[in-house]
Amino acid sequence: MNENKETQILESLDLELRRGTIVLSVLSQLKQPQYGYSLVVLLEDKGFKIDPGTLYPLLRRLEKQELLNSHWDTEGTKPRKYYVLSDMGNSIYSKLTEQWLDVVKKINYLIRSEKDE
Amino acid sequence: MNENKETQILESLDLELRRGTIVLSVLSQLKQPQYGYSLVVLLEDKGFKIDPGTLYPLLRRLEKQELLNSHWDTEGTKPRKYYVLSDMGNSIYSKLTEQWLDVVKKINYLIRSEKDE
DNA sequence: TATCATACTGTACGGCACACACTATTGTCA
DNA sequence: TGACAATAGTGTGTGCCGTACAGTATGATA
Repeated sequence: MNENKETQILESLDLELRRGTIVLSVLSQLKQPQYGYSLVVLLEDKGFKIDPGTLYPLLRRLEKQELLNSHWDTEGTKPRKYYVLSDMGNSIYSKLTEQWLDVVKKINYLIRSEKDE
Repeated sequence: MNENKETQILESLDLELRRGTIVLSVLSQLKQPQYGYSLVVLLEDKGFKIDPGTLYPLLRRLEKQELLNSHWDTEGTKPRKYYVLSDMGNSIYSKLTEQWLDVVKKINYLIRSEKDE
């Protein structure tokens, strides 16, 4: 009973932890064009499960913010919408990466300094 | 103009990035009892600005979830509410730390693997 | 004693972003 | 043909943070 509660809290905290990193992980895979479904598979392969219902709206938002360009490929059997980093997307991605590394450094410091005592 | 837009997007992404880490950073400082204001100062010293209006509700939420215990100190000049990790809080904190390290590892892998090509 | 700054805690509200649970379409293969 | 995979999309609910504001007590100052 208490176990369940703890597990549940942990899950939601873990969710929160991954939340902010979603954009970063998506951007990191879009130097090469990808379509939604391929991204889901690709990220899952690398350890990131992302719900399609989360990813699709995200891609559209990022396109609207002009971090991504997109085009439809109607050649193949099925129409696919490919997304790729725009110039601004590239710029933001590299800056966001720096911020990420900064956050990691600081958190690790907090975690470690508490362990040293 | 475009600079502003990019800056603005970066800021909100950065915000999102730190969001999930707030709980972790707060928990990491609560092996020793702290009151709200001292936490704000402590975290700021270590590079984490956190708005009091963010922290106070957070502390109460964590207490309600029983990750923290609290008591009022009415001895001093002003009443202060001290918070400290509960047993469950301790347990969750250490598990959350592991999850954090896992996320870091995966993200770093994503970032790095894209750079290697 | 009136007033002002500062330490300290608290509440209300808005907005954003994700998860989840759907719908819809097309192709494929049994 | 019927079921399932691939692919894209939408709508709703919920949680959480930031911003802004309110409130109290203390000590200083004049």
